[in-house]
Amino acid sequence: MRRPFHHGNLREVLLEQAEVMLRAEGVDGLSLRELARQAGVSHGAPRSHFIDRQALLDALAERGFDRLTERVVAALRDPGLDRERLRLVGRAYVAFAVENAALMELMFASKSNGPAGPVQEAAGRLFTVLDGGLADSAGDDTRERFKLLFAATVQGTATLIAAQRVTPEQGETLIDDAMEALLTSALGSQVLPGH
Amino acid sequence: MRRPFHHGNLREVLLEQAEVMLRAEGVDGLSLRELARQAGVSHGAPRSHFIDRQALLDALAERGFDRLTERVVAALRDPGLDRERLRLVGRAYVAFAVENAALMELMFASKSNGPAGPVQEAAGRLFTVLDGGLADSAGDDTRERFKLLFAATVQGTATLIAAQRVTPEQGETLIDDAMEALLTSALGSQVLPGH
DNA sequence: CCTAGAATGTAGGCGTTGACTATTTAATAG
DNA sequence: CTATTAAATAGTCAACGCCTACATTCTAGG
Repeated sequence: MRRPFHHGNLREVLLEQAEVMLRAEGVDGLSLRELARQAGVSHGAPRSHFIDRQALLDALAERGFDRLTERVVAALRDPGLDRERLRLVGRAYVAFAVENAALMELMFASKSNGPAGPVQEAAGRLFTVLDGGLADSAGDDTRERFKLLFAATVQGTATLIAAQRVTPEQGETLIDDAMEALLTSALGSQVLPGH
Repeated sequence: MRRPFHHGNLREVLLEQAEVMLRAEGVDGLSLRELARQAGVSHGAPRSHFIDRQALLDALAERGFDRLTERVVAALRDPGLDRERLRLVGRAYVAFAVENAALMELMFASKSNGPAGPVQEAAGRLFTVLDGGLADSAGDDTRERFKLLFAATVQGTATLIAAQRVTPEQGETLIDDAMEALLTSALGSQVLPGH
């Protein structure tokens, strides 16, 4: 049984290996040729699935957004009060960011393909989920601003932890403080009633 | 007058050219050899000043923190009320981040040299300034938590703008909302009295 | 079934890069 | 003036991304 000429699902294998390598070596350590080596194919093979290195990175970022969205959705399913759910979502977001620091860098790198494209769409889906899950009252403007404020806070917390300005333990306190501040603010009291 | 063998201040020239290139091409477009070319020296010359590419990037990050610190200090000098100063600092921070998106990526990249080192020290100076400037009352714990919360919020806002999830105009509103939420929170009322 | 064409993978080459080393040149201290 | 050190040169090397020509496999339409 010789190795089939066609790999079969090279694209998936490459993406998974790339995530492993990304975690181990960071973005810089992610080489197409090494990836091909690990998959047991020739160095040109990845080109059939990713036109260039950036295309691979974009695909990784897209998957990252999808996985983060899943985590957020799971947190939103919690049966607790709105107040508690908000905290859970915040923690889930930050936890994902801590576990996938290099991936998050990719996801929020400004050069992920232009204003449109799959990456931005995946990011959009994340924000849509956050939007729908966090606020079912209040006007659109208030809701939009609350959503952005939430996103900024959790994203900033994640960045501070990744940059080692904050330990993961401090991060827990930080995210709790942040959610508290969010709820106590005027925007919070309009969007999430009952605190 | 032949060109002197010794450049004289090659290190400074390289750093300044690197910032230009960083702004124009992003981190990936920053090549040591191209830098040497632009400075009119041989391709090995930069090695006398930066042992490898990462050392150059670290130096850039360090300077970035210093410049950001300057901007924050300037904002802190505003004679207005604490409430207004907080907003100014937040806006200054975000404005710097927007104007120097690629540099900010460098500054907060997790692989900027380990737990110690010049980059972390420069980052520490920034946080020290924020700490001293934003709160002269309240206990150390509360102050520390308020400081982190502030940093996370502005940093997250900056990231969202850089990732084009938020337009610069939305960013203005966002930072105002954020500062308001910060002040309204329990931490805020302990740290910054009088609102 | 079988054949044309599209996908997929191979093989090799090209130019660029970061890193390393030996060597030359300039600046400086004694 | 000379010995030492710092700074820059020039050349080499392996690795990489990208490109092209070609081989193999898969897939539909007739």
